[in-house]
Amino acid sequence: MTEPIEDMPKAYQPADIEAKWYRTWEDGGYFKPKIDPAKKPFTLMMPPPNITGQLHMGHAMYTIQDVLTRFHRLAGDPTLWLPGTDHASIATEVKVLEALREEGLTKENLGREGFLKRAWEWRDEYGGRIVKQLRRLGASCDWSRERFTMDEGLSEAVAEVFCRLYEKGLIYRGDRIIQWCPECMTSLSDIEVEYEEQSSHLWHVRYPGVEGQDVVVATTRPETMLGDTAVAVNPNDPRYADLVGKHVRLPILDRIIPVVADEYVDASFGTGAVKITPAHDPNDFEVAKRHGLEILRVMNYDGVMNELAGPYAGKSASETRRLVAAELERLGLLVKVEPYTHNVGVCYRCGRTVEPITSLQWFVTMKPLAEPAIEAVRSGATRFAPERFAQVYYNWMENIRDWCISRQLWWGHRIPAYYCDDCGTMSVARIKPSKCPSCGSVELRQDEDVLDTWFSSALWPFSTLGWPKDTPDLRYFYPTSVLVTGYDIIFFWVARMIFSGIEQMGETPFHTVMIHGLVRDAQGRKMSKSAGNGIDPLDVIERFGADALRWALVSGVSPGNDLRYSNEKTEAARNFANKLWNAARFVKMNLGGTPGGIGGCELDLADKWILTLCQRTVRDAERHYRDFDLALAAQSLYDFTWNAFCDWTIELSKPALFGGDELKRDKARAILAYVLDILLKLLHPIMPFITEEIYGLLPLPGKHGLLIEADWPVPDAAFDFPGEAARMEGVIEIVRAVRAIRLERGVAPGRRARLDLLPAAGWEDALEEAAPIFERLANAQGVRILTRRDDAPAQAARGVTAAAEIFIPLGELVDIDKERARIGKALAQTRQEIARGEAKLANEGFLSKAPAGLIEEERAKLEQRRAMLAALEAQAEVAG
RNA sequence: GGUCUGUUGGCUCAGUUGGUAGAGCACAUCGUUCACAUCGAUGGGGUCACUGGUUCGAGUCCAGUACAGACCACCA
Repeated sequence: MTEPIEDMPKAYQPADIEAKWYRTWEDGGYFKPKIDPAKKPFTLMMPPPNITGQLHMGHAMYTIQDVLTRFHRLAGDPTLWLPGTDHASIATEVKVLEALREEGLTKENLGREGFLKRAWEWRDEYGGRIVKQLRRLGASCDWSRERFTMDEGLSEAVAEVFCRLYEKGLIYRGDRIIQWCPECMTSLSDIEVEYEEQSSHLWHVRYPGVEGQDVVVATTRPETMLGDTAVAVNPNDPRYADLVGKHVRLPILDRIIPVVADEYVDASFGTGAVKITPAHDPNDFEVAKRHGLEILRVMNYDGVMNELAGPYAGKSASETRRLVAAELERLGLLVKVEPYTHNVGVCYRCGRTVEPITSLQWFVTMKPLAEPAIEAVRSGATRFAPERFAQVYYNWMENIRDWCISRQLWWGHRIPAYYCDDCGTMSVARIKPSKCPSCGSVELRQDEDVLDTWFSSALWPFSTLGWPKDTPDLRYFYPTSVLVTGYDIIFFWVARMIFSGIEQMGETPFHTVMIHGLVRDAQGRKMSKSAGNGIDPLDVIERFGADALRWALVSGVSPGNDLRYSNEKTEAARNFANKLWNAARFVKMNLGGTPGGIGGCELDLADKWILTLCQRTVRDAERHYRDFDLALAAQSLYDFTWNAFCDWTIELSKPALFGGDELKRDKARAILAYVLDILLKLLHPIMPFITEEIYGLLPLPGKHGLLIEADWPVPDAAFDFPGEAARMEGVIEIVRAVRAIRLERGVAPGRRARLDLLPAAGWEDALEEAAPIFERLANAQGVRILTRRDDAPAQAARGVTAAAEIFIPLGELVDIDKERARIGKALAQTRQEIARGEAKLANEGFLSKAPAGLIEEERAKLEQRRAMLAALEAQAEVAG
């Protein structure tokens, strides 16, 4: 304890160093890739968080992206992780409206211009919040390339894509049935509707026949019968065979409507007859198209019935439902009402029940875009990790329907379509035409609607790189390497990026889609603000440090599976960080200056062991990082750090460091420095702050910082000694056995007991060499390596390992009964193992079909067990 | 209705091409000079949900069953 250690406190204090290092890295420009045409870049696009967002545990999963980014940067790839934010059309508009409401303002008061001004102000104030918070997590993205989906360039990309698709005939405007949110007053795409189970009723209503019999239909929505334009039955249903082509009378409105036959009707459900309301039900709409039925929309977009609803005009849908049911009852046409549970679609933003309704909207024709996108995954051009998510993707893509892209909102990319009020011509153009291409009128009116927010996100992998301009970034970084995201947005985003990338760039946007699970709370519930079970990552970082949180999120998780988060996990990770910190502190304290290399040192068993494990860990960590198995990388590093380096190597280095032998001391220093150096590099992708800090504190030659040097370790065959490593394992086993015996015997921990070892065949040299290890770690004194069993002390506690028989002459402490019991237990276990081995080796099938190496291993093990058995039997005899 | 996932020690979860089950936390006993009590040593604890199959050998592959969860579809 002669070295000053004022720069390393006893406990790791993350708060002090995280901000410092982040600033150093960012200011130094180390997150910016150096474009090198000779090298293949590694590119990741950050899923842009909504500007409405605050950092939550879901975003904390961006750690995965940072781990990949940092690994590849260290491995020498020009690495770009491009960050940005999403304007989140509907979500933001809702938030801004809320703010306005508090001031007593509405959209209508402000007008479009005024509203957009407010929205931009809102964005300027809150839009940067989340990206600042990402810095706290350590996200090493290239902020100089940060993008926002409504940036000028990205907006240009949106208009370009819209026009291209329109010109190809893949975007059209049509009056079709869509999902409508009466709260947000906008259309939604199919996937923006969520379904929740609601208990309701099934009303059975009699429609009197005109030329023939009456028909009873069942409905969950009596109010929509006002818009009925037919009744449908299954063509093969004998009950209604006579009725097809005839008519029934729609109650209340007394409209005569036809009975049609359509395969869509399931004869076994309800009465087998379905009322057809084309304007308010997607299936009915399809039926109407097939049969050329009239489409009557009886509800307005605010959820209020219109004049086509006759006496109910002006009333709300729910009120109308009650009134219609009551009227039917009065007319004696309500056959029965039964309780019924069914799924009701709700808006994914506001939760209000959505109305399927016909409306004039813009759509993308999906089939031609989906086909090559399916092929891209099928061919392996883009692969999913884990692969099972490809199935989810296929499922959706193969059953895809046209995408409703127009929204009746103001915040977003306005649809680049222009209408001439003079001649009625519509033109679609990248920039507003100065006059109508048809009649020359200068009175052009742009479409009022904006695009689905996901339309612009779909272009993210190339719009962020400058497209439609041909930029060096675009040429170098596209297609990207990996997209990392949660399984919840495969449809919203991943699928749309794939077909957009293929359509616009001619190439799939990423080689790999790495899908991760969702962060849940300790009980497995989804974390959410409303449920009050959310944990703020910033609080966690405050308490345990960013590295600990990062570690907790990537370790102990299998790819694609949800993760139950609890602070206990982060606490364990914090403890690991502290362990690393103190190991480094020990090394620093004892290095005494710049250490030498290990090249010229005389290495002993323990040295060769840790060096061998070190090479193995380098190989494993690299492999796991490359395979996206971050949890396995973490596990491997944890074991090596704690159970090998700290528990054994550091302990074993103490005699050399504190002893008088300079050669031994220098060697110990060299080894500690070598291993720690590699360890820091391997750990850096997951724990960037602490590793960088420690690295900076160590007096290593020629170092400038982990991030700067990007010096990823490669396995060194010169320090790989599998034979010696195995010997050391045998030694460790003996140490453990001695400790166990001592504890069991109640030997005072401070007491140094004598230790005699009778080596198993072939272990003599190793044990001779390991004598100091036993003294140090098994608290032994005067270790003797025996050559004959006869030399063993009669009065001793005994044990047997694969490498040796153990004798601890304890004199008065030897308890014959305990001795007998323990030997008996060991005997039984060894006999069992021998029996198992013998059975295996007697099995013809095993001998003829198992790999030769395995058989050899089994034989050797059996040999070893037999030797142990002999030793145990001899001990049992002594013990009586 | 369809697809997918999970079911491994008290809890949370790992388990890489099939070769006699692991970690963290918790628990028990012991331990305070010499990096770390955010620590050390040692130990107890699992018929790997169930049934059948393939195999010399199955937690691992196949089929089915049960339970839990997710997603898609939405028959009014």
